[in-house]
Amino acid sequence: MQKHGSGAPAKASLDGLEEKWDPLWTEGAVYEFDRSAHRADVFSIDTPPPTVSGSLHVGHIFSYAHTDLIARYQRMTGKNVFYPMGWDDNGLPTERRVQNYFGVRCDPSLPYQPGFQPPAKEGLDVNGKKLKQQVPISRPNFIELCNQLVEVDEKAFEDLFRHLGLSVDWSLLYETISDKARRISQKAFLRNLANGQAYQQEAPSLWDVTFQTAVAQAELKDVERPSAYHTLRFRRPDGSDLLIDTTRPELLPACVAVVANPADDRFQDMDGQMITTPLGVQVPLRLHELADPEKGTGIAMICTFGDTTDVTWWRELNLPSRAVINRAGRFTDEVPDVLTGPGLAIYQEMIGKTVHTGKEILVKALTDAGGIVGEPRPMTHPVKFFEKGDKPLEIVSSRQWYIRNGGRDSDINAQLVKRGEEINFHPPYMRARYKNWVEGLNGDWLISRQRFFGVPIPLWYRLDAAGEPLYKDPLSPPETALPIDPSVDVPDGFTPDQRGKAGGFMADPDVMDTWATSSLTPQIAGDWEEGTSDLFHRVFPFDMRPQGHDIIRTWLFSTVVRAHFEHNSVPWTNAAISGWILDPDRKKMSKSVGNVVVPTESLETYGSDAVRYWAASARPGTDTAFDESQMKVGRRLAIKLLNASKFALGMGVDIDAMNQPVTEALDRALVIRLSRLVTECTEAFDGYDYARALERTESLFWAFTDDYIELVKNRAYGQATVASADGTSSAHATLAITLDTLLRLLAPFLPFATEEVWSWWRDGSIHQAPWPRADTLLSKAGADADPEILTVAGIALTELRRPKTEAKRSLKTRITDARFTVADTDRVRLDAALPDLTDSALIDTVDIRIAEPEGGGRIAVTVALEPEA
RNA sequence: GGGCGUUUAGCUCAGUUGGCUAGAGCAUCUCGUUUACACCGAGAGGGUCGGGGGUUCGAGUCCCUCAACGCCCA
Repeated sequence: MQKHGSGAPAKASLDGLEEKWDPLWTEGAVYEFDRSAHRADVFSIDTPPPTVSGSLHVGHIFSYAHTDLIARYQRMTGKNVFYPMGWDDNGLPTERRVQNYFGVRCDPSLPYQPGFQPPAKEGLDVNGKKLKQQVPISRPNFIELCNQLVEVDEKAFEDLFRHLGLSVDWSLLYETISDKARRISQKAFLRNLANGQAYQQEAPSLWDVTFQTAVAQAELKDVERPSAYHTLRFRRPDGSDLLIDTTRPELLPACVAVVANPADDRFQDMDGQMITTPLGVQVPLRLHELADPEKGTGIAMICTFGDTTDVTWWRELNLPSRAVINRAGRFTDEVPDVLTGPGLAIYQEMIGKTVHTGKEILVKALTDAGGIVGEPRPMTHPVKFFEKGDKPLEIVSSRQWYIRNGGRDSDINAQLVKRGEEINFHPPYMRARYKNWVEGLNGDWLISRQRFFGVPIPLWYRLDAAGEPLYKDPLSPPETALPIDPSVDVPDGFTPDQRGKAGGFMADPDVMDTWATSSLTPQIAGDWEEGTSDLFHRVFPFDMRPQGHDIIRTWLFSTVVRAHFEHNSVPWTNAAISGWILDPDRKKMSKSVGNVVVPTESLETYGSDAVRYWAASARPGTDTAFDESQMKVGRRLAIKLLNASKFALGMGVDIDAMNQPVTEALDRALVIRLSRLVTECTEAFDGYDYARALERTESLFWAFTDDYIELVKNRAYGQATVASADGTSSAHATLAITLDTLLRLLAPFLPFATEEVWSWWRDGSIHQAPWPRADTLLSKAGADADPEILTVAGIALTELRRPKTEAKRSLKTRITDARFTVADTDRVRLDAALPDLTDSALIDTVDIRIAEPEGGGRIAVTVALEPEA
């Protein structure tokens, strides 16, 4: 970086510093990662790639600022910081946004249309009217539009992050939909497949009828929903009633058994008896401990499939499948063959209807036929939803891909729990979230999604003579061919015209879950096995993964799973967990509630340093309210830093002054305080506690400006009552050392203001300057320096200001006589500060009495003020 | 129902292994144009540290218990 030393301006200002410094940092390659660095000298960060299709809000600023604080600290300690940025442009959020923005929807059966123009922009048609219908387009056209929109969104994010002063090396930028990301995620998947860590299975899985895709356990949420118990009249073999309560009577055609608890003496001797459903179907009564004797009538019907408990019963009791709900969430026309007579007639009414309508039809028919007893009894209960969905999930049987994650294998589970213990969580209690989640898993990770804009599963299947796919033995491409799109590319040994033909092949139609790609961010950012790059072994395992606590179960966990299988390692050694941003009323910010705060306004009003200050004041992991008053404080700190620096430098303080001896006791007290501060801040930062480092630094900074500078002014100007060249030189040395140290300590927090001041008197960038050393400062101060002198001087100064303020006089008022009362232990300290105190407080005569001051304070003073003019 | 976290001045929060006469900032009030700063400075008022019990010479800090709020998982 070029030389500066421009001197302080006449009027210091924060405005425009972002626009000034960001280009200079880029030009000077200040944050560039050195690709020849050895692993031991590297600090590598697995940056969360933001979902660019989502809206920008202060939450982004908050957590990304935290990461930057650590990155800047580590850089100053001499580490080569690997700090990439990535864009998560892959997956459902982008698809949804493209649909709304351009007025299209993807229909994979359509052919590609060159030069296609979307019917809308920003959700409005050519006439500026809100779009009513979405035009169906091909998958390649749809992906083109995704890429187009994503580019605009990514620019907005980059501008924001640069403005905020993130010390990212932008040359390391990656995208989760890029060729590299697709290649790496397909390669990792194929390795998982080869190693038996990935498998496919035809099985009941949770299905979102709106999005038309299967979803994973980690993406579920429970929603409290109104429902109602209906009492159905089943019949025992002897013809007597067996009443069963259910919230889903419409699934009665899918009933394959009824179940009671083995310990329930009302039913335990009925095991295996055949029961007749209200639709006239014979089903067995079975016993299973998951049946709750307290619930309803103590006996439940098992349907394929109403909920996950049904799936468990179905599997463990080895029951047949009579699925009635199709992927559209409607009743299938594949009628269960056990239905006959009136039961069949009722079901035929339900075919093609939604769950809701089907229920109405069945309840009415059964009520008329006496199959339902009494009225429905309303209640509410938790129902499983896809976290992004707004309809209850159905359970549909389908062929899906899974990656093992310990949900069905206790050995893997124990290994993954152990991996969690190898990671330092910050704050440490966040580890419990990881452990609880892993130990509570009850199935493997479902990674296939029936969507379009994602990384395709890189496989094909042979078709037999009848044109049926042979799933057992999929065709996979060589790793060198990746990335592939099996719907376009052709497997080795086949020709394109064999696609879909008997004896030919077909593509796996699915894409991978977005977490299946983002679980590989360390591999993607680190160029895992990419060409000739040797980057990976210089950065992996990473030092730090910053992220929110809401995605411990998804992103954090899935990244651990992938690294465990592929590298037999943790992906990183530290997980720094950020809290949420809450609105000023402490409600979680969410788009649907409409309380999202856009960050641009705050950045303009208060400046980037001030916004960073607000973020840095939040303890790691703590949920934090959006608070403009904290930004005001940050702005005040930054401005004060400019002005205090201007003062020190305006006095002739320069680099050379730092080498002069610090001789005065008050000066030595400040320097040893600095030494201790550096120790504290270093420890705090090493423990990822940036908030503590800031608080401590800030506290000494204000003591420096409010007390030390005021005390030392006369001496620094060479105007002390007992003036000496040594005294002035010591003051200059102390001002220079203090300014130098505080600038460095504040540089991670206030990168713009500190860089500005640095440029007034130093060369290069402060962000490449070394972190201050406590031992250097200690030797400068002398080991016997007494830090309490500064404290005592500060108390005395307050005591001398109070009578002036209370008398409503100016601080410039002379004190004709000051009588101190001080304990013996503090006597020497007061003496040491006395010359500066008398000059600063304008005292004529002084008297000191040795005694315990009354009122409990450390120093008491009575003064006589000069008469009013 | 299980796990985790939070509860300290009107507000937002610090208080590391028990030693504090419990702090900071904001807000409030009263002053002050002092050669860095009015995007400022000085000073003041304001708290039975959620409730109860215990350990200890000493508890905001440790233990037990209860309560409220929040998050995660059933």
